[in-house]
Amino acid sequence: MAKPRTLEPEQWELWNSWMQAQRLLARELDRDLQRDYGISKAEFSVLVTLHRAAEGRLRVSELAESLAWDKSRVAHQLTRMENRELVDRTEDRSGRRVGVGLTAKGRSAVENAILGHADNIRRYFFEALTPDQAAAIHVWSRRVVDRIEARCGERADQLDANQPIM
Amino acid sequence: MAKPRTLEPEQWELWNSWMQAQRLLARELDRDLQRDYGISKAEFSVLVTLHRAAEGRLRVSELAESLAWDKSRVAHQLTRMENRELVDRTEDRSGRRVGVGLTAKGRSAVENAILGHADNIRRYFFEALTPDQAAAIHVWSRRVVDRIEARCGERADQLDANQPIM
DNA sequence: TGCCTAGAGTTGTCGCGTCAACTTCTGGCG
DNA sequence: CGCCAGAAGTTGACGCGACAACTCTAGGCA
Repeated sequence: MAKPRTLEPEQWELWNSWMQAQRLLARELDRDLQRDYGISKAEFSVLVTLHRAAEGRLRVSELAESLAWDKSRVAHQLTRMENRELVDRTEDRSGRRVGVGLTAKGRSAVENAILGHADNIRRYFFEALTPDQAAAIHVWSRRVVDRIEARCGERADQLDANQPIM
Repeated sequence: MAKPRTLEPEQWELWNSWMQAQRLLARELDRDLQRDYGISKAEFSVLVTLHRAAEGRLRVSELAESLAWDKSRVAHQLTRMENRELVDRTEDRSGRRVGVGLTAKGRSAVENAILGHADNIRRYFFEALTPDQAAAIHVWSRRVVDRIEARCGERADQLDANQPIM
C-alpha cells in the first residue's frame, strides 16, 4: 500500500473546518478590536510589544524579533502607525532612525484595548474549548511550529518563536 | 470571584502557539504552491472550485457561496486570474459577465497542483497529529465556527459554511 | 406601460503581508 | 588607514482581504 495520493474525505472535512475556524476567529477578533478600540490586530500587536518592553522603546530589529515578523513588515507597519500617531520614531543626530516608542495616544489605546481583547480571546477561543482539547491543541501547535521551523532551518532561515501575540 | 480580566499565562502560551502554528502553516503551504506550481492558495481555491463544478462553469455568486468569500473578493481575484489567463469570463450579448470557467492553462495548473497540495497538507498538518488530537480539533473547530456564525446571525449576516478548501 | 426594489457584478480604496532591492552604518581585518 | 562584509532600516511593487459605493438588470406590481 503506497501512501494515498489525496486526502480522505474526513481529512478534508477536518481541514476545512479548521481553516474556516481559524479564518473566522481572526476576522472576528480584528473586527471587534477595530470597532471597540479603533485599532487593528497588527497595530495591537505592535503596541503591546512596545508597552511591555521595560524601557518602553525598542529598535525595529528588536520588534521584529519579538513579534517574529519580517523586518520590512515591521517598517511598513510602523510608517502606517506613525501616520496615525500611535508610535514615534526617534532619530540620532545623523537622521538615522534608531528607536520606536509609544505616543500618549498609542499608550492609551493599548491600555484600553488589552482587557477587552483578552475577553474576546476568552470568549471566542477558550470558552469553546475543554481542557483536554486545549492540551491537544497546544501539543499539536508546538509540533507544527517545530516541524515548519525545522524545514526553514534547512533553508538557513531563522525564526525565534518568542511572543507572536496575534 | 469575578471573571478574570486577563488571560492566565498558560492561556497566553496556548494562544500564541496556536496563532503561530496557524500562520506558519498557511505561509508554508502558500509558498510551496507558489514554488512548485506557480499559483497562490487563493488561486488554487478558485481553480479547485471551478474544477469540481459539474458543468465546469460557475457564476460569480456561486463561486462566492461555495468558497464562503465576499463577492467583491471573488471579483478582484477573478480579474487577477483572468490577466494570468487561468480563468475566462463569458459574457451574454449585452456584454454582461455571466459565467466563469477554467482555461486550458488553469485546468492543467490545478490538475498538477492538487496532489502535491494534498501531500503538503498531509505532511504539515496531519502527520503532526494523533487521531485523538484530530478529533479534538475537529470538534473544537466546528464549535468555534458555530459560535461565530451565531454571532453573525445576530447581525443578520449569512455565511454558509460550504467548502472553504483553504 | 412605467416604476421600483433586490440581486448580481464591478470598482476604488485601504490595510496587511511578502519579496527583492536599495542605502547607510558598523565592525573587523589586511 | 582603507576596504569590505554584514547588519539595520527603508522603499517599491504586488497580491490578498475587507468594506463601501456604484451600475445594471430582472422581476414584480400598480
